[in-house]
Amino acid sequence: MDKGWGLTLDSSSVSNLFPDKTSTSSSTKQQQQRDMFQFPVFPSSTSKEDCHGTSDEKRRVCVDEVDFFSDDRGDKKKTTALTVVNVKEERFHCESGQGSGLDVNTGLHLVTGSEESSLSSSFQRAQLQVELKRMNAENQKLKDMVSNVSNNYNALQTHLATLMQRPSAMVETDELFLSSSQETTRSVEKRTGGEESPQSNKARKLNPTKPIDQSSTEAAATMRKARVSVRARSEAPTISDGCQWRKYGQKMAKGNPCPRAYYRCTMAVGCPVRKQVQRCAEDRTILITTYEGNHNHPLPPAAMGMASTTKAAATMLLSGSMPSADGIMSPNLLARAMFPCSSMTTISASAPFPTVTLDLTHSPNALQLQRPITQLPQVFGQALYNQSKFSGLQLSQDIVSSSQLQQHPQLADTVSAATTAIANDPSFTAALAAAITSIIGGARPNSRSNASNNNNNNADTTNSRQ
DNA sequence: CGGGTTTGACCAGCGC
DNA sequence: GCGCTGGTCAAACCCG
Repeated sequence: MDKGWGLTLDSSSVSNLFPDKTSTSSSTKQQQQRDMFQFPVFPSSTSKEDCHGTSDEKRRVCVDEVDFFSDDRGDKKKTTALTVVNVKEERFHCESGQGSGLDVNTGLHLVTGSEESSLSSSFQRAQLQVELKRMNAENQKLKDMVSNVSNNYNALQTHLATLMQRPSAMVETDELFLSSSQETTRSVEKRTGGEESPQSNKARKLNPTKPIDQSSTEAAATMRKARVSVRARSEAPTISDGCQWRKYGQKMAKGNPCPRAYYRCTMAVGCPVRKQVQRCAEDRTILITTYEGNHNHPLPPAAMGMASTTKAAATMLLSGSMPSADGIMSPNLLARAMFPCSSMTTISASAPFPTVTLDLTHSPNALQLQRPITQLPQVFGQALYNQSKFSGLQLSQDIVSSSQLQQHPQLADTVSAATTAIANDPSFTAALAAAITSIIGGARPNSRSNASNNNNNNADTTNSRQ
């Protein structure tokens, strides 16, 4: 540092520096100001021409240098310094007729052309340090934000703990109405009891007695049965989800003239993921795709969205750590908190296999939105699994809009409580990581996936059987 | 010829 | 036990 530029600013005195540019400060006051501010000192040989001719550059140099030497005093001081200099500049303009290298009021010196070259390196250094200073301040702000978020999180966690001690407070008040298609889904689940393979069925037949650890077994079964159903308008036989599927069957389902097609993931041998595709009986432009299982192989970016959802569900179900049972964790709260982006979200927990249905038919770009929207639903399979009293839920996007949250603080509290509860779950980290990974991991348009299937797969085919 | 689809057959669960 | 239904298998078929 150039000692000649030593400067100390006192923000409390700034307002008194130039109370009135037309007034004349007393010599006593000027002396006090000089005591407060240690300004750089240059030979006072600056000419009038220097002052007028290149005042812009001079001002810039002065500002930066003042800024530079206020580094150790924090942002507020820096801003103050700039204010001081700006005022000085204004004063110089007003006193253009008597411009001088030395301001008689402040002792600030303008920089001449010859001095400027010697200051260039110092100026650049100052600029860098100013930038560094700014970044440090920004970093500090971010730290403060993180701290605030952490505090809020802890507060919400405490609040949730309180709520959990009052299960009756979580009574569902705005459930439940089910569309016919949702009823169909539930009916299917009830009837089929999920998708146990014939092998597993046989195994169960061979050993019909209940396992000792019934709960864990049921949890594992639930994991296998967890489903995500996506309702979207599409003329295509299937929605593009980035995976490769092989059709292995097609059947007529009761109550629906449209056949149901069965697909199996073929991106890897032995991948357990399957999906069912069927058109809605009421509106055949709506395609209902139901996914089940988790991929056991690497996926292309285009498939990460759906895959991560499945993965998240598996993680949650495996962990079995979701605050559970007896209405403690309300799926209503979960849906409120986690499905604001879906126009309609249905959670069906018909025992024993939960299904999350995303209704994207009201979304203008439903298929385009499917990636982000489908990140989270299966995360809550465990919660639904634990909701023995819960039969179904459908929420409108309007309910969870931010504006309404503002208008209904209690709803905002509810959302916060649910969010906190979710975040409190250890497995949520993994689930969230998977979701974020899917979001970040490539937004490649999903135009080519299922190309082969689209050629031949036709859920509307008339070659139905039975 | 390999991969995917079609489709009849088969199996299991469930209700009556 | 029987019928209904959902789910799956696997041979036949299709297609590039």
